[in-house]
Amino acid sequence: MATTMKDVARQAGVDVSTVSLAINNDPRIRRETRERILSIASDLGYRKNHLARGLRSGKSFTIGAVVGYTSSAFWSEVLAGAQSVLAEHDYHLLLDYAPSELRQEETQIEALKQKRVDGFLIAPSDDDPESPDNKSAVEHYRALEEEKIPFVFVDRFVPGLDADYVAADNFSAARTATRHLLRLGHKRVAYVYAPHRMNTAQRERLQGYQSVMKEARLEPIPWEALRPRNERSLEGLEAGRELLADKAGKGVTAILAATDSTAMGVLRALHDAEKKVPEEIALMGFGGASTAEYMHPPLSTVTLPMRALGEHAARILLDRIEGADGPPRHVLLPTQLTIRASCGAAR
Amino acid sequence: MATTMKDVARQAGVDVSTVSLAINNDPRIRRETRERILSIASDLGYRKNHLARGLRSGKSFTIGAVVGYTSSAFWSEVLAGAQSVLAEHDYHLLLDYAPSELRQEETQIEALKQKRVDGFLIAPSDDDPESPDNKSAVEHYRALEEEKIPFVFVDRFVPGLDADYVAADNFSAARTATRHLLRLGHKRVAYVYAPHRMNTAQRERLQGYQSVMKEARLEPIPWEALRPRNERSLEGLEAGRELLADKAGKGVTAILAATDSTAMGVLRALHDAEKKVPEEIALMGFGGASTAEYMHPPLSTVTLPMRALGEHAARILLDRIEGADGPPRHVLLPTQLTIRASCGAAR
DNA sequence: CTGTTAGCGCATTCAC
DNA sequence: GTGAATGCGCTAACAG
Repeated sequence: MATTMKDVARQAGVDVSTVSLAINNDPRIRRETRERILSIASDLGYRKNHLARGLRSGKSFTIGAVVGYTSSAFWSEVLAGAQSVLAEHDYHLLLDYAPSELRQEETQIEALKQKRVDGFLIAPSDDDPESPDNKSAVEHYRALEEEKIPFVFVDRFVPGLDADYVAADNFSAARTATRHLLRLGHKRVAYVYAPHRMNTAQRERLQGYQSVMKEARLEPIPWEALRPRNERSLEGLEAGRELLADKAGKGVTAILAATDSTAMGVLRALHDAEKKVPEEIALMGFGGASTAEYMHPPLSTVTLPMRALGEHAARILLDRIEGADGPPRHVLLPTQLTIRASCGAAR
Repeated sequence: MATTMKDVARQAGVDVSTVSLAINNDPRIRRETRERILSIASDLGYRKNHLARGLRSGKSFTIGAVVGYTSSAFWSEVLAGAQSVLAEHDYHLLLDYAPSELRQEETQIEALKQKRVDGFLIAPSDDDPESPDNKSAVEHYRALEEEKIPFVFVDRFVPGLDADYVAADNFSAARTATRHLLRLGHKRVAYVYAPHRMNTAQRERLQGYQSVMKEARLEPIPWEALRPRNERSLEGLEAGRELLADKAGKGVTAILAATDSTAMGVLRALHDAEKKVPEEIALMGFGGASTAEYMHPPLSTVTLPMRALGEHAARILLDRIEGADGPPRHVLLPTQLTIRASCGAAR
């Protein structure tokens, strides 16, 4: 059996409770006593048992992370950010990649509740307009509130639910990106996005784009990238092809894409159509994928603060767990325009 | 307070122990009794407490995942694979992105031990030849063996330590890729890799390449991609440039890269040098990055079975936790050649 | 400052 | 088949 506080206590000639206090740095314990106990503990190879501590104190020092794993590089970064601040406080992430069906997400959250996580970091499922369970989603999260389990949304949130969230400022980002293209002299700027993958983040990008176009009295050219027929086909590629073939694509000299992978697909469509990028058509992505730089030409993009997203979310969560009350916090993190060759000009 | 077995027991007019047996599907409990208890439990919103169960049974139903987060998309997939099989057995992953210094990895493993994880899924740190702590690494993992905490290496392993591991068959994969290039008629085939990021996986790729070249009585042209001077520079890009400028690059008609991102960098170097791919130089990556397909031309690559890696590792771990003894298992998973335009020909 | 006393929720002996 | 008793390792009152 592993050595316990009891062993340490016996060896040190003190009570277990004293050992407990010593190990938890309680100020009531004298320095020298603590040091003696700690040294004995270390000699004996004592290791605290978080399960016992958790049972007793009602805290597990774990956070359930319920996120999608599509666009997995993105989530890796977010989780790495969260993990790094949590680790400083002895917390860990209990991972739970959730497929985008709400039903699944629910049972997985239940499983994590059984593990007694102290809080949740959640990227709510995309709200597919074809089956809008949004109402049930709201109820679902409200249950968490009633059970007083803190949670914070990351990257996107659930409209109609006033909860903590941390997201990139997608609206401003889209505005900045669009304005950048307009400043370069473009008039017909299209926006390619996937309507079947809508969530609050995506919605705000679209709105940001539209708002700038309208303010400039230009016609917005939103272009829907449909679900590709065969599983592993390239969404952006098909969308780009169709846009170029359609009359809406006539005269378009710049394209902003809702995600980097969409942009990469569009880029291939442009290559295939022998359109020069950026000379004939300027292109810009959204996300900050590391591979964007490797494109030909290197892809300009809106870089999302992925690590910071996770870090902030973790901090809010820790606060809430410590009992911080107060109104929901809505943190919007700034993004950065990463200008490379594909959009045609330095900032 | 949350409802406990005690509450359920009182409500059902039975003892807690009966409830416990019922919930754990013990055959001693009669069907109807169990069903009655279960229904009451569900009515009362009973939720089992894994901390208590863990304290009692000595199992936490969690697995520590200690992996790097560079090449994060790769690890996302691996972890998603592991998670999916673990979830079926009520296990979860406790995440721990470890930077590649061994020292760090050690303290993080210690923290996870305190959380009483039932096993570890580990991607051992790269063995930087400049500071070969390999000996201490071995000891470090042996400690786990002595403590009888099961662990399995994923993707790479520690030479000199005969432990369970699951990896892609990098040696064969590199051989297949190299042979593919030779079959296309190439004689001077270079291999670009990063010596400062060596690990067993990388080493086997290099050896696979070399073995085929030697068998074909061709001169291997290994080319080292050095650590780029500025942090965020492109390793493969610089390496590609240097290779083209060097006399070793003379007459090279095909390049195999050790990773996809290296290949992407090389691709840019080729573009910059106005070399046509694949007409003048054929190119092939390694990894199966999702964005490889978006390259121009689409990048041929060796696709690694990322999800399967995680799935197998999880299964082995579960077996070991269940007490499976027996010699270390070394699982080598097959890879797939994904032929696209950059290498010049369909298979 | 340190020891005493009591559980946290559950699983596992044993009886019956 | 089911109930009673016991303790996993730890923390938190409350004494002293």
